[in-house]
Amino acid sequence: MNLPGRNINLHISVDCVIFGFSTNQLKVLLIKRAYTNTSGTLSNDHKLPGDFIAIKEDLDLAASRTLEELTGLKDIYLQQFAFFGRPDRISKSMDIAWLTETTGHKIQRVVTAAYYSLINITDTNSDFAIKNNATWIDVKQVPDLAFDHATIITNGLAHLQLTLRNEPIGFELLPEKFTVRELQTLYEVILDCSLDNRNFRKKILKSTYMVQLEEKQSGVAHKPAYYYRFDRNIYEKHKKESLGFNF
Amino acid sequence: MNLPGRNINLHISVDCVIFGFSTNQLKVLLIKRAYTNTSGTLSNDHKLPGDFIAIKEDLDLAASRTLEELTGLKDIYLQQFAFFGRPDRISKSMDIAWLTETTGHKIQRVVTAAYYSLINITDTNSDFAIKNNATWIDVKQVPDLAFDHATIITNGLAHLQLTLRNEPIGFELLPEKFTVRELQTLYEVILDCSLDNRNFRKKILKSTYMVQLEEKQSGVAHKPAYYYRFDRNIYEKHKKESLGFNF
DNA sequence: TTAGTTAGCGTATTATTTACGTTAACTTTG
DNA sequence: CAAAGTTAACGTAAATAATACGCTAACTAA
Repeated sequence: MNLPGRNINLHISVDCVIFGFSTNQLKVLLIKRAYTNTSGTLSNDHKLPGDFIAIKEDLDLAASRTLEELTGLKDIYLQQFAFFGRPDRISKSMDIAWLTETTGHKIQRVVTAAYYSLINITDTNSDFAIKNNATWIDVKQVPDLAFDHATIITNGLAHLQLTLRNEPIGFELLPEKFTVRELQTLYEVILDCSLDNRNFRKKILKSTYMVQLEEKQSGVAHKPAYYYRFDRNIYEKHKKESLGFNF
Repeated sequence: MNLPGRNINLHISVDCVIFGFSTNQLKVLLIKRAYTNTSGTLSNDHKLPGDFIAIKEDLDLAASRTLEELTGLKDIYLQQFAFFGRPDRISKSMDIAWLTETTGHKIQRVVTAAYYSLINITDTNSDFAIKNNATWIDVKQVPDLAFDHATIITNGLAHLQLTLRNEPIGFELLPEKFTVRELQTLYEVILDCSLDNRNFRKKILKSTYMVQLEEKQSGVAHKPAYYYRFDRNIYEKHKKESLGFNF
């Protein structure tokens, strides 16, 4: 057992990759941070919403807390997907400056637990985010970010893609009622491919958890589509793993 | 930014769930630990091979180091699969006693990165393990373990099952040359199900990375089977993800 | 009224999965 | 040394799922 000379400078944090979907784009929630750069002027850039964990705080709860503090959202699909702990992830001068300014301590190393979550962007949570200096940014156009947060987003996206292929999680990103086309577009944007609308419809409607509503679209310049909702209870009941293995 | 009153008692460790396969059983490598229990006598139980990370040490490298220190094995398929950081994971009296005895410090909280790896149990690494107070134990019969290590194993096994369904990783657990039947048994044991031998053979032999050797079994009381080997290069070349999504 | 657009249903083809029959090649046993 | 027992290895048929398209319906805008 090799207990290193441990000191006050090792910290643990959580970072949340919060995906949202609007105007046919997959977006991540980023918050603006300010730091004093080497020439003494105030600069800005972006980072993932995250925070150090409290000394007795559970990691999952810390992630939920951060999410709630930044978006006001509670009880959201939120999952740990990786840890990032390279010793050199704190090395850029602006990151060191920002850590010192905000914590008042010289921080040498932070290991972070990355969580991802999917939320339906609504006016309410969007307003809340804006108040907290947060913005929704298209994942295809993320600017330079603090620390290794760009890598974390890339990993989170890969994780999202993988999960979307195997589980019906796309619904989390859509409003309560949605059309089949909206769902398909979401798949196409996240998976970055195009899908045949007839086959997509066939496949998705075969699943029992897609419940057709009586309401149709209105005011559209084409045949109006029925709205659907996702029935979580039906899904949970029918969720049994297939025994096939593919490789 | 909420930097908690951080103190010397927060630590990060790595724990390795090392799977092996022999005598038709899936096994985990556990090491014996000794601690002084509340009545003052010396007791024993088991824990996963793991260690605190060094102050500047990368997590992945710490896992590799631990694995090598305990088994002598290098360059092994080794993957982070989850983090365990519940504040109450250090609460049992024997765990507290053992931590104090081995580190000389009062440790309050340890967040651990769990890695899993698959190795082919050979006489060489088995001897090495035994020297280091380690033993291979059938995953179906793991005794009471230190901390939350039982949970970590359960999670690691679930991860192994999931991966085995999607990628040809079973080979990692077998010797260089093996028969189709041996591979099938491995799948059956890990996935805890029975598979049709004719269909299994068909499916597995369709893949180009299964290379048939000239050598056959000998001394068996039935038609001798051909040996095969796994060609990693061929696999890497043909590895391209399918575009289908299933849910 | 017509043109443009997406919704929604259907069909044919191909691939994959599942279920199961049968012969081949070895050792052990009587 | 023949018969019995065992697993290997190949094959076939049916069911299921994936893929590639064709076509009509129902709305708005012009």
